[in-house]
Amino acid sequence: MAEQNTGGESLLFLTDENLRKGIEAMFFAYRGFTADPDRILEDMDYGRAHHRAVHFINRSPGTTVGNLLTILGVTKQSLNRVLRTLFDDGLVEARVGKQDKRERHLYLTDKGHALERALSDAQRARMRAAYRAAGPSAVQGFRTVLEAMMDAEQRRQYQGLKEGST
Amino acid sequence: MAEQNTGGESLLFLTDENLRKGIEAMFFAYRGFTADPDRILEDMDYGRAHHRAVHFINRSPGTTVGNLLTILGVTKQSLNRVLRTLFDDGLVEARVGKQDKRERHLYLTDKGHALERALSDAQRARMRAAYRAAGPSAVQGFRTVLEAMMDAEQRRQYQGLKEGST
DNA sequence: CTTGGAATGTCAACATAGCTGACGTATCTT
DNA sequence: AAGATACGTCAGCTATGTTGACATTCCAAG
Repeated sequence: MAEQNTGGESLLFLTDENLRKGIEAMFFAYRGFTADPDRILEDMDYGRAHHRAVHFINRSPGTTVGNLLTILGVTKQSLNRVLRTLFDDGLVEARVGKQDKRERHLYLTDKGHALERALSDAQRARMRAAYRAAGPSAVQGFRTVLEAMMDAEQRRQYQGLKEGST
Repeated sequence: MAEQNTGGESLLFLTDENLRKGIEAMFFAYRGFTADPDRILEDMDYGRAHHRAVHFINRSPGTTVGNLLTILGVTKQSLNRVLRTLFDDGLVEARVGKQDKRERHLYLTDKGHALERALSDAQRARMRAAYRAAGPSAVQGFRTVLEAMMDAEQRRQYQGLKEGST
């Protein structure tokens, strides 16, 4: 899929200095990337963990706690604390599985959808501005490099959903 | 996959779905980005905060506590806790400023350089692999988008050093 | 049916790394 | 001499991660 160094000859873009710039770019850009949602969340005593949970429940309605655990890469105890506050505040609801009653299927309530919308609107606005400023071919490169930077396991989750719905 | 109109007229690359993919790519890639250093750090009871401090002291030897505060965007109490352990473990040393004796100029010791090297080697290896797989033009796009994603203040710090030395 | 292992989810206790607020000290500047 | 600046520290709070113990449910073997 990814183009393999089509220029071929020059490897100047692999200098340590270039790599260092890439590393710092990730650091600073990630701060910008999370800044807008963080501002919204802090007004409601939530944190990034809540954001992540809401995001992935929205992406895959009916996903189980176990699925979420795998995607988020945290312990179930840690996730549980976040989920509990989301239940208590009426943003997420859990339905016991029909086939397997051990499972809890997670759904956003209307209120949950509203928060998700607010958060992703803010984040999308920044992403859109960056995309627009950079242009389509830069965006393609951006995605290609990020994809290559993931662990294999994470890349799998990034590419296909496969689980959760249905 | 997505057909891109490099002419720039089409704004198909700005769809919500594309933006969502970009958002998730940042999330998953950042995990990969930090995974290797995290493994090294955890063996020595350090965290990402130590990594960041060591990185920027290495980048700008002689930088002051105040500069570091600005770059890292944390409170001095938080930074201080980290710096103290780095002093105690002999990785960083602070020299009182010659012109302004209130300032503490920070330098890595040999031991500090060794840790910095280990951390950045791991991180650069992953970045290099990603760069190589993606190719030079993708890398350029990657950097362009990340830069556009930063806050103005962070972009300033990313682009030029200007402070610290001299 | 019963029993026991495996999967799933919850509760309790603790660690780390952020944060705010208040204060102290040394130093520079006016 | 007085105020501003740079740095350090104490005390206490919050968010989010960890491990350990436990409850519930499913499924399969006896």
